[in-house]
Amino acid sequence: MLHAGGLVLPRAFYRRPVTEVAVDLLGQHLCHGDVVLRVTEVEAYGGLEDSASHCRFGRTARNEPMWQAGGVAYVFLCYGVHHPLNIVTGPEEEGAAILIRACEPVAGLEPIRARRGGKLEGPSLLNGPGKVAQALGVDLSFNAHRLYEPGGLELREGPRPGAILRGPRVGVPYAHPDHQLAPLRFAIADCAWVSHRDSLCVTTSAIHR
DNA sequence: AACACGATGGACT
DNA sequence: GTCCATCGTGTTA
Repeated sequence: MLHAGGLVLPRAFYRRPVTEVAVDLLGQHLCHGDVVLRVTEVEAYGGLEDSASHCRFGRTARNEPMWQAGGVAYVFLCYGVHHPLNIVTGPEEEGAAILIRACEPVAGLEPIRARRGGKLEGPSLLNGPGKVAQALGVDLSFNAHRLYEPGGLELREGPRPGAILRGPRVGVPYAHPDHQLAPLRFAIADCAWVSHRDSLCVTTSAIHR
């Protein structure tokens, strides 16, 4: 297996507050077969009283993986077409996860392009949650998959990013205004492989750790 | 049992 | 900028 990076991230990495993990997820490598993607943009969901989260109605059949202990995938059907990939965080019963919104290719550009339709190039290949999942070959069968176990879909250590941008989450107009505005989207600054760059601002390092 | 709607993306004006 | 495919989920009755 091609891994283009460090060790598989251990369970303890995921079992922390969702915003901490979200920031630390930037730069890490999602690996599946020959495809390696560097995470460039994420969104945090869940935690306490988040009306944008799929956990807002409590435990249901769909969101069950979100209530598991951190380190598993949460994949859902979006608009009947897409299968966005989330990474569950925190302890059991927390109901929190991080949506992978965009990535940068590290390896496997050919299979990525083939899965994405053949003729695309540049950021439009991977700047959106549905695009990332499609490029990785992730579908509903990966729901609740353990990312800390080598083999299959896994998350490995990648190079740490420099400056980080943050801003409101995308596509949650149904949420409470406070939750729409909450700066829970994070991205690597000076990176072209990001979606909706306009609504992001530079952060101080004080927001994490 | 019926219904409204979505953590999007691609095509098109 | 606009429009809409597509289907499972959660809500309501």
